[in-house]
Amino acid sequence: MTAKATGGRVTRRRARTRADLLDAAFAVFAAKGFGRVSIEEVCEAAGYSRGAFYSNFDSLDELFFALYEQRAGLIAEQVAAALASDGPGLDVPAAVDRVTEALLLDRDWLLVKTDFLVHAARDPKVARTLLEHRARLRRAIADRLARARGHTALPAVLGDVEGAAHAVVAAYDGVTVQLLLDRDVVRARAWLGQLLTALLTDGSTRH
Amino acid sequence: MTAKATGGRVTRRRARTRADLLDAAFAVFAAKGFGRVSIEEVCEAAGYSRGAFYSNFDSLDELFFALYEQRAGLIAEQVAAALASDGPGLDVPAAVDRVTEALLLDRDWLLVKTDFLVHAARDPKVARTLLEHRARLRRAIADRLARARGHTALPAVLGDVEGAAHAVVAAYDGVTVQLLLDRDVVRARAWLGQLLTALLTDGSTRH
DNA sequence: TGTATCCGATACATTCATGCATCGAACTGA
DNA sequence: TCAGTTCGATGCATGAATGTATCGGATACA
Repeated sequence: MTAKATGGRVTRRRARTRADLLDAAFAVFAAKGFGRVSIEEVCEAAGYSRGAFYSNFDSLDELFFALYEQRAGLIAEQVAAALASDGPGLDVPAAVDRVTEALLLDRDWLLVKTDFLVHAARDPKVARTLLEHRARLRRAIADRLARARGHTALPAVLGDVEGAAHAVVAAYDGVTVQLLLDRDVVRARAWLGQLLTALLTDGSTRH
Repeated sequence: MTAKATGGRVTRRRARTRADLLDAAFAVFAAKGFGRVSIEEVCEAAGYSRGAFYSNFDSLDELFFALYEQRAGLIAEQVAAALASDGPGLDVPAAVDRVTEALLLDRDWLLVKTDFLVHAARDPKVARTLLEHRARLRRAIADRLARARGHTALPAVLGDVEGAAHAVVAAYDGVTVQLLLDRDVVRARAWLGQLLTALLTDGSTRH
């Protein structure tokens, strides 16, 4: 805020510097974790000096916040695209595959996102932002499920469509944790698929 | 290791100091996050000087590791107790309630545990420890489910009993994330209950 | 009680990160 | 091309955290 508020103007050069810093920060945060990264490390990775940093951000926290919003926006778009792609009839396996692909693609993003979660868990103001993102994601899923209603049955235990969307997000988070630990993306995708299928489809076949 | 290896001996005083440091660290880590805590802060909270710290640990990382193992052990015992308490017939709602109580009781623990996850995600050696703990938890759940087989049906989509246990842990992780953000323990418990029920029971009622 | 050992407090040197204030260079628009 | 402005580099002062070496008191044991 402080630095950016020199005027309404945003120079080309400035925008580039800011983007470079954000990209570098993403890489460094992913590699070492937010808590172990200094401002200087980010600058070095980006190829700038600390002067550039302080000209664009007030603190590492502020940069982290901006970084999260940027990347989360990108992911949200991808998920929305994956959800919107086919007709009213919901082909659960296919949709699950596409969404899964978008959500579990990049380990680095999961790392940074989890760092951000830890951060948000201790700062209600930050938490609100993260909660809003999650709510938006849930809404997108819920809308998709609602569109498919009548074509596919949902388990009653979850309540309405909102409940089901909630469950999808929870499953995603759960699988994320496992993936962060065992680094097995293939397994994670397959497993998330199973989980979502179990949650969203009629599980009449039992044993 | 280094400090502790003065001999085989462990003085009463020493044990007390170590325990105090661990307790203080738990509180401080929960409040500020591992990444934002200095050795001195832990010592101050515990009422010791840094000399005491370096006499008992080599680094904050080592202390963190010891802290995690200590607390995780406690939780594991509680869960095991909650699972073992009733007969062969599995009363899903009741069992879920008890386990839920044990797992989602302490927000501070969830905070520290998540910090540890972030830590483990970047260090395979640490990750192995965490994976083993999770495996142990899954095994306990799987055993319980196996004991109940024939009394209660499981959805086929999850595969065998192991798969179901895996799903339970994922649901737990997913709900944990939500709880960390909205701080609503009551909701989280109810929600985890719903999720587990949806995963473990016959969901023949649909809409 | 005496003694040897252990433990934790204190002081110090050192390194590291931060934030600022200043300066030169690049870019802007006329 | 030129003056004005913006951006980022550099140097410096400061504060904080670390690790170690040493010292005095506590503890265990005979």
